[in-house]
Amino acid sequence: MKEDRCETRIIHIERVKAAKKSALAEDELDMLALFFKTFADPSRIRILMALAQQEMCVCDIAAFLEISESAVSHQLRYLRNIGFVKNRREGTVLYYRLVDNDVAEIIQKGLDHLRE
Amino acid sequence: MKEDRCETRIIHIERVKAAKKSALAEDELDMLALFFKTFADPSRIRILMALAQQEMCVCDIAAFLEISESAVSHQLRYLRNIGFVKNRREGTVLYYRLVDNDVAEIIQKGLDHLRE
DNA sequence: GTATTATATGAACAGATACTCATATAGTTG
DNA sequence: CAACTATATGAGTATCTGTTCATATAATAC
Repeated sequence: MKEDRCETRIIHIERVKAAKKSALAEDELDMLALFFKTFADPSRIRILMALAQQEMCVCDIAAFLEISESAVSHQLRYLRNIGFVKNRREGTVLYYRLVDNDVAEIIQKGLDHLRE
Repeated sequence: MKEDRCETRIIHIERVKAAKKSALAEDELDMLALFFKTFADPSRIRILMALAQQEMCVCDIAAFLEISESAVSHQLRYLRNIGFVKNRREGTVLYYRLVDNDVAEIIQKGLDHLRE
């Protein structure tokens, strides 16, 4: 019952150790990747930027993005799950809004990077 | 030769117009999504964070991540293409380093968000 | 030249992703 | 209650992604 040996060559052991020492824990790393994955899709960026300015209902967003309301709803579920948006019901209409202040800031940082 | 009509209901036309008015151009939006996609993978985050601290060769990184050198090389090509890393040759060894100052800052912003 | 070392690259493949479609649910109107 | 409106959700699917594997390339040593 031997452990699998890592056959990778290592030229600079001290660098590998240094990198491992300051590396993130796996769960935090995965959460971080998940966090950025939210911004890795044009539709989600557009939804987030729109909601950063104003509250919108699902069919408003669908009209804005020119995609189906179902697709919007799926994305909004994603954004709800990760805690970026919340909704408020008024009759049958659900109004979505941004609830995370960091979101707009992160998007802006990305934009600044592209434009500089 | 009629254009496809968008059949989506619109409850608040003025909000849709406002969103469209301040929306990003499609090419900039796609570049932005691509930019964030870089951080949407745990392996790439780990490579970028390691290179933010020190120069490393391919097999150092492979040993650190415990994945194949080929996988590392593919990711490094990705990071080279997007302009986040550069390399320097010393004999047969290629040393990679971070060349984009915003990268570490963006990752830190994401981390701050998770930890707050 | 050949052999070796370090890395790069294309193909293939499993898993993830973002959409569409059909259906379900929550609230309103009569 | 039934009919309607707005949204949610599960299944199915085409595309994308990150890896492995096999092979190619670049520099070194002989």
